[in-house]
Amino acid sequence: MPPGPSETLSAKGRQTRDALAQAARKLFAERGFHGTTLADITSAAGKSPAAFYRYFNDKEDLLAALAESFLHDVVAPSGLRVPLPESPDDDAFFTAVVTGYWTMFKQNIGIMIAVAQLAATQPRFTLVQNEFRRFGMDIVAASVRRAQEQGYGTELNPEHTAAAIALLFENFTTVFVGASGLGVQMTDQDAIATLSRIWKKTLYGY
Amino acid sequence: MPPGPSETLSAKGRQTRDALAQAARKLFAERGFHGTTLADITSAAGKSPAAFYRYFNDKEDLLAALAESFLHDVVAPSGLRVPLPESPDDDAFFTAVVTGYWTMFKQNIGIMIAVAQLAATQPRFTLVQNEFRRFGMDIVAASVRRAQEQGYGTELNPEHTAAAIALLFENFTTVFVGASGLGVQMTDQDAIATLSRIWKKTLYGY
Amino acid sequence: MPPGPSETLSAKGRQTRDALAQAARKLFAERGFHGTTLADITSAAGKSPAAFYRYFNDKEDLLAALAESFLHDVVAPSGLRVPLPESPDDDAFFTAVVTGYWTMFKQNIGIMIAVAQLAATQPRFTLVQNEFRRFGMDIVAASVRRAQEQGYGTELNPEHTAAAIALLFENFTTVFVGASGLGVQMTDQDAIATLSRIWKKTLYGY
Amino acid sequence: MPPGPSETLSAKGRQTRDALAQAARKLFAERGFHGTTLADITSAAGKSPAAFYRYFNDKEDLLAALAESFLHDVVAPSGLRVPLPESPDDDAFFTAVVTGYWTMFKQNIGIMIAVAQLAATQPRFTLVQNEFRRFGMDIVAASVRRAQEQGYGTELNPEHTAAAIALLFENFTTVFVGASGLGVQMTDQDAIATLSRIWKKTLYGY
DNA sequence: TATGAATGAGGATTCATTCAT
DNA sequence: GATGAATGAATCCTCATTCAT
Repeated sequence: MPPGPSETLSAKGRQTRDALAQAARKLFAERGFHGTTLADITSAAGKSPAAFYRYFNDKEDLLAALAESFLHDVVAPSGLRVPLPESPDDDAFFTAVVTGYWTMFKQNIGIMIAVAQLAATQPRFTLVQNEFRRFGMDIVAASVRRAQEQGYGTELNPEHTAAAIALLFENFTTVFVGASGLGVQMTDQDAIATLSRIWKKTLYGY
Repeated sequence: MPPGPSETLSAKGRQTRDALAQAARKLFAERGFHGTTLADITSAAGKSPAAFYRYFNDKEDLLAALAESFLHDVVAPSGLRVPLPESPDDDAFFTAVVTGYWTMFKQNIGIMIAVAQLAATQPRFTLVQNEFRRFGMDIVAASVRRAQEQGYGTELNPEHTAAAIALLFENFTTVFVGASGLGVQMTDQDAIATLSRIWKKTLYGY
Repeated sequence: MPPGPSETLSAKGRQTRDALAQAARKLFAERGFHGTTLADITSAAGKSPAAFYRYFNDKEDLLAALAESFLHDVVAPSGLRVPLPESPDDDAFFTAVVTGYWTMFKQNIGIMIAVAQLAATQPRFTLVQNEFRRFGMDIVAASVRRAQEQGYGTELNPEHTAAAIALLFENFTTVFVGASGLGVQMTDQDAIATLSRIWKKTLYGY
Repeated sequence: MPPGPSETLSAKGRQTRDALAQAARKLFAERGFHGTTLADITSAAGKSPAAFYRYFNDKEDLLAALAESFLHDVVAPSGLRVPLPESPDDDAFFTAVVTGYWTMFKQNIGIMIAVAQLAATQPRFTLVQNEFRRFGMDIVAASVRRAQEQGYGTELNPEHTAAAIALLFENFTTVFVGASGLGVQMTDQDAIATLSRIWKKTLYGY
């Protein structure tokens, strides 16, 4: 049974494992999960096909490991520090959170794409996908409730709104991080501004 | 070379072609493009594997045909009739358009899912996907400009906003039409209300 | 069981049968037996796939029929009239026979090509091929014996020489009737002269 | 991408590649190209179907490799050493060259047969076939010109004669190497004698 | 007589995965 | 720890052939 990322791995072993993981992230982003063969991954990492199986059980296990690591090492910790909007004019809050989201996912978009492709078929990855979404939804739902405490957006269903905003973020990121998105010019600044504005206006109306 | 959908096809031929197309729509929605084999499709349609090739060149050609037909027979015509919001209080406009969108895509979600999976790899399907998105974006962008004429949402970039709202619709539909979406209870009414509200508030603030 | 060519066939039936046969002759010459599908043949003849089976048992049966007809209606009758060289100076004999051979096979080269391709695998067609070769060999062998009676070519083995000359004719015809033969310019006259000369010189030395 | 024959191949790899090539040579000779399936080849070589694709792109690529290797490793080098007939009585010359040709092709007749079958359809193999023929033609054409320098065969067109003799050799070899040729008894000695004699008599008359 | 539609048996090819070294 | 070589289980696709009309 292959060792986990932080277990019993020599320096050389970790290097190999990381090379494979990195190659997979890149290729998943470019070609999706099904469009990427193991041979693609191993040869991009400069390794033999067999080397893969020293570190991962199979292709799905690789993705699960990537997602797990992204979720627990990057996403979850970041979520602990998210505050709530001070007031309807707290633009800084929205911008900061969206910037954080954008930056975080931009580097791991391959994982998101691959997970999405498997989620259709494999319940296991549906769960993983939901964990990612839950992260965004929790933040948004909290922000909705805070706005309602402040007397705004009282007509909103926090869960439904949270789902919508989270799914907006997810799809928007997936499309525009891939650069060639839709033929619309969109800088990181534009993207962050657009998402912040919709989120905020949905809550406060301005 | 297989005949197109509306060309010289006997009653029996059309029946078979439709059975295959229908089976594909269903299976693509359930298992995605890569998770669906040709054998799945033909046997679900009660046909032999070879029958498929009388009507389509290959699996991708089938999807292209489904998408083409959805786009030109269903989506495009509907777009011609979309009006613009009369006033900031024209709730009916938003509800009507969203209801139309929701109903239309709900029945063809398999096509959208499959196209999305191929778009990552095949430029041909990236284009198709963009056509679908363009449809939603055009409507939203027009609504933004109308709102701006009415003195609202002047800070919005119509194209960016349109992209965001269209991608919100797309992802929201994909997730919640599949019923088991996210563990959140969401009736058709809820979905339509949520999307309408975000769209409208983004434009008019209330 | 399909009717033979001259049995119980209405005028229309004969027309269809001939169209199929003609299309096959042409396509076999261009693409060989394995390179020609039944669909190629029937569609080239403007008929439905099923029509084929009213007149032939299967693809091989079609070729067998073509070969049979060529052999018995064209080749064999012509063989009855072949004389023998009067003298070492009877150029007319060689030219006449070679011209006859060339003309005859030129129009049926597709049959020869197809038969050759099947002869490798199917004993049935090895026999057919041998019948064709036998036709040429018999003429050549007789000519060798005649020369020997006249005191020439006494060192020749009639059967071996006949095989060689017949195989020369066969291959030469196949290659040069196809026009694009070998990048060597070769008119019908050239071909006939070349073959006549080799045959005659082998027998008489000049 | 499969490696070429002489590139980076371990001992084991070369063994496998050679086993596949050898099996193919044998089977092509017995059943022709179209009569031989990949499964035939791999199982005759005692390998799995997939092993094939480590060494060749597909069945045609295999044949191309066999032909290439035969042409450049066997045929071409041999051509460099061919002398010209010293005099009309230089029987040794003709016998030696024909013996060389016969021996060389006898062992590779499967390649010739397969190439011939594809040449009808695939321009790529028409070219290969012409290269083989060109080899024989060049030798014969040179011999014709030599004879003409010596005052013999002045009526011969060197190119036409070369084509004829080369095609005679080709077909004769193909037929009689296959042992069951034509029902005519023909030992290697007989074959070589027959071909030498026709060639020589065409040039010198005796 | 003729046809459009349908089929089953097989062949080529890919790819995740394992083995021997 | 690492690799080249090998494999088996799919999957797509073709084509000769038959069926229903």
